[in-house]
Amino acid sequence: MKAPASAPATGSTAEPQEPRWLTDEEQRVWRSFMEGATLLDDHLDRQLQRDAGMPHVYYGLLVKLAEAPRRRLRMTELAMLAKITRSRLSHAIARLEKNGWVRREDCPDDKRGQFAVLTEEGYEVLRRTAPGHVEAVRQAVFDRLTPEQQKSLGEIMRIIAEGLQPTEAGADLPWLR
Amino acid sequence: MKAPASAPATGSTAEPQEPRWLTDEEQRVWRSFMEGATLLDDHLDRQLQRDAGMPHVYYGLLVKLAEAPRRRLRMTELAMLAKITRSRLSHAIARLEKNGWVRREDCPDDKRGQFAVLTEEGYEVLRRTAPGHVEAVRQAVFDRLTPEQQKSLGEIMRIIAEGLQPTEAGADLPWLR
DNA sequence: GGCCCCTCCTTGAACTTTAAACAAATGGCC
DNA sequence: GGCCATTTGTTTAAAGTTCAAGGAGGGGCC
Repeated sequence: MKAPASAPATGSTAEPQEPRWLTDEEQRVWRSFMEGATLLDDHLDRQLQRDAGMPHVYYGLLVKLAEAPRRRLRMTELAMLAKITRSRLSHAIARLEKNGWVRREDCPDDKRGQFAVLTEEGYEVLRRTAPGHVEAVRQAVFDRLTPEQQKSLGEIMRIIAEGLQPTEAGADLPWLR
Repeated sequence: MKAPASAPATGSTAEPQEPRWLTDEEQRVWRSFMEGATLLDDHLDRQLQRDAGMPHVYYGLLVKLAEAPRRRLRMTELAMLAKITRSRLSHAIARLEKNGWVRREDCPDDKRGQFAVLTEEGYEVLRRTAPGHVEAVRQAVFDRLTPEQQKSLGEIMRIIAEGLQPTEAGADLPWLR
């Protein structure tokens, strides 16, 4: 599978455009990204599974709840904050509920609605495991980057994130699937 | 869950160190990273599931095989390149084999060993779907970043990736689990 | 050879995620 | 009110991943 750096000129007929292949340098960037992201995900999943008994995504859900007013959020709202599908969230909350870390509550305003509420034990787990997790993130990311790189990383990833959640109607956003 | 920007001084006794919480700015960087990575992963998984009938990771495996001499790699070698566990790879190759895109071959030198070999149909799938995938990556990432940002992203993610695969013996690397 | 430890890879069960289908409630519109 | 499209959240089954265990071969050492 070669990725030619320069594309041969194509005619202006109905033939398909020559794909805009990645240059060698772009390839290197892309691979570094995928490798870093894969390893980081694996690393943090492992750290949290070991120390908190849940995967990284679930931990992130508890954090969002802890930050929310009255430690509760509507399901769709939580899915949106976590950038996941409602289905995935339903399963996750069911599991966290079984652990006693979250409980569901009906929404008074909208009988379809459900709140996910962080329980006291859930908060306790977070308090107990947050220091270790922050430390893991520091060691893997922040301690290795200069302040300029940290800033740059933030800008870059924010651009990518925004690009993937267009405001237009009909956009394929996970929490609306 | 608050993350104090400045930590109160702690005594030099046996009490646990005050965690090195993330500053507000670090928090923003970290969240942008997680959100961008999550959305990107979801986006590419979806694109490839739709157009190539397999998840992003599986697609990556085919690419690695296509680039390898004689389009084949030892299982552990492939796991290392893809930064995943051998178990995960075993399952993945089993699935790709069922699709006829990969076949296994015994290693003559080492009777424990297996080669994963890209079949002609596998190569064909790749040839057919690569343009669409490259385009998706461009749209989501490269088209949105300046050359400087691209360079920066490459450096940053390479640092993170390297940091997570230390050369020391006993390191917890996915492909050695 | 025989022993032991390590490497290579697979397996099955438990867990997580995705995809598709669904019920119930809402809200706009007539 | 009655209708209908949309929103909200869940459920089921299939697909993918992790975890723990294990079979089989390699390779050093006696």
